[in-house]
Amino acid sequence: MSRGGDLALMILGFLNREPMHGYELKSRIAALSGHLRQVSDGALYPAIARLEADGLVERHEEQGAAAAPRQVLTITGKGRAELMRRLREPKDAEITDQTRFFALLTFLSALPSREDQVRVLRRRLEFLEQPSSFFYEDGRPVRAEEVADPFRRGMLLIARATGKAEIEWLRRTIEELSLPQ
Amino acid sequence: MSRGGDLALMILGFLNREPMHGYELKSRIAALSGHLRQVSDGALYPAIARLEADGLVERHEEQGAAAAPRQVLTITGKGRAELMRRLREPKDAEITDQTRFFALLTFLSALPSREDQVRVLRRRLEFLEQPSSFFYEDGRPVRAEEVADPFRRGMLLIARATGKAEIEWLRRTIEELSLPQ
DNA sequence: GCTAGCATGTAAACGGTTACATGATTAG
DNA sequence: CTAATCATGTAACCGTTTACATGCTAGC
Repeated sequence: MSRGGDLALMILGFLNREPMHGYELKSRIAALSGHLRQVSDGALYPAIARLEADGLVERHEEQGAAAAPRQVLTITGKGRAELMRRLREPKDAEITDQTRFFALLTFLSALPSREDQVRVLRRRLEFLEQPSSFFYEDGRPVRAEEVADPFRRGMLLIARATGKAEIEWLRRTIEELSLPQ
Repeated sequence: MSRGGDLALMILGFLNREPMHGYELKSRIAALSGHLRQVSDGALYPAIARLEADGLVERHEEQGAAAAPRQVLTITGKGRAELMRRLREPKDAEITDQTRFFALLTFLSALPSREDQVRVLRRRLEFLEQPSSFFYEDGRPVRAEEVADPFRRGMLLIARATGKAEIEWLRRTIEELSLPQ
C-alpha cells in the first residue's frame, strides 16, 4: 500500500473532483504549473495502471469515437481514503521540497477538516522558520552579505525573498482557518 | 558519455575545487541547502562509482585511520571538461526546475567565461519572463485574485513574489557581468 | 557499556525518461 | 495532403529510495 510519488497524488487529486481520462489528466497536470511539470506518457500510463492494480481507481472504456478509445477513470472509495491519508500525513520530503509541497497545496482543500489543513500548513511554517532552511558553512547559516561568490549570494537573496513571502502567507492563512467559524 | 543527474553535477562541482572523500561530499551537499537535499548512501556511492568508471574522477585510498578507509576523490581533466560542458549547456529541465537551476548556480562561477555565465542566466530569465511560467486554466494564465481555492491562491501569490525577486536579481547580475571589464 | 558520528558499501524494488509504436480526427 | 492534436500504450535504461551490512573511534 501507499505506492507512488507526486504523480499518483495528482492523479488521485484530480479524479477526486470528477472522473476523467488519462490524456486530460496529462493536460491538467501540465496546466497546473504553466507546463512546468510535463508528464511523459511513459510515466502517466504506468502510474494509472498501478493505481488501478491497487484498487484506487477504476477504468471504464468510453465507446464511440476514436482509434485509442478513452479510458475514463473514476476514483474508488479506497482511492479517496488513500488521498485523504496522504494529504493529512504528508511525508517529510513533501513538506521540505517546494515543488512537492505545492503539489500538496493544490489538493489540500479536499481535506474536510480545517484542523487537518492547518496542521499541514503549520508543518511547512515550522520548517521555513528554522534558520537551517538554507545554506550552511562551518556549522551555521550563512548570511548573504558575507558570501563572496555572486551566484551563491543570489541564491540566498532569492531564497530569503521567497521564504518571507511564503511565511507571511502561511501565518495569515493559518490564522484565518483557525478562527472559530 | 554525459551520464548522471544533479548529483553527478554536484560531485564534480565540489571536486573541481579540491579533492575530498565521499562522506565529506555528503555533508557538503546537505549543507548547501540547509539539509534540504539529503543524499542517501545508496545514491552517493553508486554515483561516485559511475563517475570513476567513466574516467571523470580518480580514487586514492587514504592510509592510516579507520575501519572503512577514506577514498579520496580527485577530478580528472576529462571530469573537468564534462563539468564545464554541463555548466555551459544545461538541459532545459535544469533551467526550468528551480531546485535544479540552483544546483547549477552553485557552481556557475567555475565557468571561466563571463559570456558563458551570462548566457545561462539569460536562459533562466527568458523562462521566468514568459507568462506561461505559472498556472493555467482554460488556455491562459490565471490571476491570483480570481482563484477561489485559498491554497491555490496562496501558491500563486508565493510564486509571484519568488519570480519577482529572482527576475530582479537576474537582470541586475546580467547587467553587472556584461559591463566591459 | 552505549550511543553518536565517521566511513564505505550492496541489493531489491520502484518510478521516471526516452524512444518507439499505432491510429483516428480536425484545421490549414 | 499534411501537420497538429487527440488518445493509449510498451520496453529498455537509468538513477533514487530503502533497507541491510560492517566496523572503528570518541564522548558520556
